[in-house]
Amino acid sequence: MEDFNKEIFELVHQNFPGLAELALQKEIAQVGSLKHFKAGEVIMNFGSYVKLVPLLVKGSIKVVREDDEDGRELLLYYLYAGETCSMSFSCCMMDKRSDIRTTAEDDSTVIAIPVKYVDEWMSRYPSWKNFVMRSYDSRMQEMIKTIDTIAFKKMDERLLKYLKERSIANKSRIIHSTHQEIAADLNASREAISRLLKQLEKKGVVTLERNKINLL
DNA sequence: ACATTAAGTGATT
DNA sequence: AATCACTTAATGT
Repeated sequence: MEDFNKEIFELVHQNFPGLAELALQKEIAQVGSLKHFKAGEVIMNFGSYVKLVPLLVKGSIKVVREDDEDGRELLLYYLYAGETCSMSFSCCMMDKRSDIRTTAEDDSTVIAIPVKYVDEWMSRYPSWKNFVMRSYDSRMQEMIKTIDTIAFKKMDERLLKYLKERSIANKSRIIHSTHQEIAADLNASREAISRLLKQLEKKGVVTLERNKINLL
């Protein structure tokens, strides 16, 4: 009867206190599997069918959307421990192809739940339903925030916000990437990023090296 | 030493 | 702020 994975059971406790029912916790530990990703690894790519819903227990995951036309990318948000990918819910339940790509920003661990349970639990466990709703809601809030950042804020503020977020995601003040990559994430031109970074350096907010930005 | 890739610059729109 | 056309600097082979 108690043939569930103790490790997962513990991880659920630590990272998802909102999932209250003991029976639910046990079920997760029964059907979920742990998956580890190294920093930079692609977890889900555009166009792939989503058949697992990830519950993030360690690390951070970068969620990116690809533009239909010219294949440019735009950073949507980062996920942290205790969160899940809301996109995956809608995607998998409607059996749709993924519009987004997720990559591990840092070394990460997720509990992967097969889709069939995700749906089933919605009706059986109130706290699961609540969890799903809540993650939709908070993601929606995030999106609205980033939309008006894009619409109303200047590029330099966006850049700074981006650097801070990456610093958090990597648990390091040193951001290891090129101006080109940053420009792609914010979908701006490389030159613009270079210029803004130099302004930030003058202001003493960062120091710059090749492939490296030090946030002070 | 040479080639490649990243970053800096100024002009143009 | 984007794009272009360079230049300069750092790094890899």
